[in-house]
Amino acid sequence: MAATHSSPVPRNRAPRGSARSALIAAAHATVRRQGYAATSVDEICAVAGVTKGAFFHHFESKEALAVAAAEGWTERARPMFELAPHNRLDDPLARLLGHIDFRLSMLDGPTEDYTCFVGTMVQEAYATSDRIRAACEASINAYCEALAPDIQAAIEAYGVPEDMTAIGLAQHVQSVLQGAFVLAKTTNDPAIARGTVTHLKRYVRMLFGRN
Amino acid sequence: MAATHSSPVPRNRAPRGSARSALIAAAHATVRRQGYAATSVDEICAVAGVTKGAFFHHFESKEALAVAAAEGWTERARPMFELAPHNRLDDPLARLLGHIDFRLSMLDGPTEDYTCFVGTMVQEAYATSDRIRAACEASINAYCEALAPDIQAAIEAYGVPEDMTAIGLAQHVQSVLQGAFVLAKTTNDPAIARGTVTHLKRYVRMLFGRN
DNA sequence: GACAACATACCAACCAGTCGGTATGTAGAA
DNA sequence: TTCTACATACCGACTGGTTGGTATGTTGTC
Repeated sequence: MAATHSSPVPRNRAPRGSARSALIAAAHATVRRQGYAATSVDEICAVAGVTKGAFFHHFESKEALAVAAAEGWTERARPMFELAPHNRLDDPLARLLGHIDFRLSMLDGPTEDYTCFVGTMVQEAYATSDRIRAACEASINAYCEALAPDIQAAIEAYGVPEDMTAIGLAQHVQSVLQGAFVLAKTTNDPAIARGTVTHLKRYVRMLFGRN
Repeated sequence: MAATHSSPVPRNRAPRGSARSALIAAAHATVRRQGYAATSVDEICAVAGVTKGAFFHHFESKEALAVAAAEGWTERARPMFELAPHNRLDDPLARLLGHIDFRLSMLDGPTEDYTCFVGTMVQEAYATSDRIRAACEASINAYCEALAPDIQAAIEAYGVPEDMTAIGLAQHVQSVLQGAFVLAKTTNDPAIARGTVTHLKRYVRMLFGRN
């Protein structure tokens, strides 16, 4: 019954060395749908198309995969935002508003395709796993810090209320997005999320005197 | 070893009939800390101080408790907001800004004490349990609809951009709050959350021409 | 042949849910 | 008032399946 040493069917397997990234991608997809705790290691392995042996070869625990997946999430998002066309605009405020429009355009299709992996995971793990919490914090931080320079430049170009910082507004942008995802999940529809991000866009325009 | 019919130690037990509400309160506390999937029925029972028998006497499943707890969350929040002093102000915009200040003042102490039970739960359950998703949607909806009349009155009194609705702004308020909770969990500190809600307050003031 | 990259078989702990039973209350008949 | 019949509230041992994790075997590559 077992395959002989010279099986004629090579059992088309994923190329050697791809298991790690496949597991991270599977974690992204599965956790975004069901959350972290409800996702089992077996399930992640099945989605990734590898076995448990491969899983524990690359990660010492489920928690370690979560940390690696949070780092992977940052790497996955970075080029998507950096290479977007609005980044080539000259005016920093136009780049910021372009970014918000870009985020707005992403709010479409199935819920699990536009929601945030680290935002979902940190809600479950902030109190029980400090390693996961810190990894999610780092990912969110990277996003805010990537947004801050354009905001800072816009502040310098257009002025803004005194008690406001670039990083603070970047955190507000991220906050509205995370909240939009939560609201969208309650209806399983991105309509509410688009409404909320539209309010955010209006706020930014008003802040910089462009309404 | 078993207690005799006239045990001198009455084994101080919670009063008869209190198990159901104790279980709901325990669910609120535990899920806010660890999330829904990571919280076991045994754990909820232990926190509530009842046994599994009592649990399954009152709820046919863990999912049924989740639905009841979502409804209980609405009931728990309602009087807190209704009885707050800012509700007695005459001006609707002052009531709205007072509400935001009230929410701001709540962002203090341990994370699990100010975060939202239904917001946490819906992130995990939106795709796997439609009953839980709908119960969370109803709770969030109740909040937005409670906020909408004051917003509507403020719109009528002060005017506002055309393409804006009372319920839409109420949803934006809720969205910012939910996002603030996520960001706060990231650092396990409410400072970011306060910054974000402060941006929200400034937006509302600007919208109604009060900056 | 040595080492990394997998696969397979397995385990103890834990999980949601079940079930037979007990304790407490309550309504009606005598 | 008190006894019977029944309902509700609660208890905790038990079960079958699932969980994260391990131990060991196999395969491809340098």
